[in-house]
Amino acid sequence: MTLSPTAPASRAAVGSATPPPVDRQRLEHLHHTVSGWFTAESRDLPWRDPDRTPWGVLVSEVMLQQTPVVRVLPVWHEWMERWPEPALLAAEPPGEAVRAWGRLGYPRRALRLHAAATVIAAEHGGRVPDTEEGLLALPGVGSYTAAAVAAFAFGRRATVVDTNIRRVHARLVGGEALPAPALTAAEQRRAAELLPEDAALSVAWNASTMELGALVCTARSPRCAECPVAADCAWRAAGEPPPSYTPKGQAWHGTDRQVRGAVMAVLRAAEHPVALELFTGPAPEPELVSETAPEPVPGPGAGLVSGPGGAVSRARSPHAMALARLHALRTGPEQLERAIAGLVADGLAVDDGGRLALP
DNA sequence: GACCCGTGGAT
DNA sequence: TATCCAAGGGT
Repeated sequence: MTLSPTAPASRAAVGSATPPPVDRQRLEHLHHTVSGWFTAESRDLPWRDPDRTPWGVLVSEVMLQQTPVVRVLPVWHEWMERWPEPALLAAEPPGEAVRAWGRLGYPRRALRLHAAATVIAAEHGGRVPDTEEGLLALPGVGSYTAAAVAAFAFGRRATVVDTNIRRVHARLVGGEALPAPALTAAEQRRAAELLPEDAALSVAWNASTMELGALVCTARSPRCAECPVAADCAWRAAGEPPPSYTPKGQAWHGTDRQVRGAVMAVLRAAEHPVALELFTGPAPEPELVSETAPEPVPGPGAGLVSGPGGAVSRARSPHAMALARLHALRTGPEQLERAIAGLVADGLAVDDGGRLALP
């Protein structure tokens, strides 16, 4: 990426040829156009509300790591109602954060968010740090989250680089279908060069570029007909060349991750420490239950549920259902032990004398 | 840099 | 049904 005010606007070539440089005039056009699109088309998300707090922004950014907005929304509201300030979360056991995390996935994020709240309460007077450097020092906060919170919670000029922004940059000015599998130094440089100098404009650019990637310039089927800068897109000008690599899918069935997830579901549903024999022992007898029940609200035992044909049967407790789901995986004992040991090593579970529990 | 870490909707 | 993918971070 080059920024040369005097560079001629050469015609975009087809194939692997270098896309034309972005001169200052074109850059300002992009800033204005994409930000204008954001004003008209962006989603009305609660962590963008004027009443939001920096803590609310931080929680949203961590929850949104690798997790879609629609799944985050209800959990974020629950967290904000229960823990409107980081000190309130820090006052509870970390396991409560893991339990309230529900099915967002990657429960280590919940653990680190609790740890971050503890640091904020103990070392920052209960206030979220307002600089990238201060944010970066928090557990679970990496380069993306630090920049995002600095920009969106505090209005600072920070180079935000997430998967959406990477994809928009790759297409719009890079002429490529998709960014590289992993973030490169060249991408970070390009993002820094594209960022408006003015702080307020930079925040708008970060937010609008991210939103454009989420709603229009999507990974699978980009909605170019709705794109405000389609006419400026280097990828389209190049004839929409295909990705230069094929993503390798991540296996799931039979992996340790699947087993860890099933074990965590049992612990989240359990009100008391669970004997290890219940994980490794024989599966409980099958019963008529709804396998599509939502994430259980931890509560007392079994209730009645109406089954097929209006029949009423005794439903297993959420805990028993999670246990049944784990046993349905038919995991070998050594893999089960490995998964549990991993959870303990990560601090997601504690072995309380032969019983497993949330920390 | 490679690899690991959850979950569920969309295609 | 199988694969892809989603506001990444840590080791």
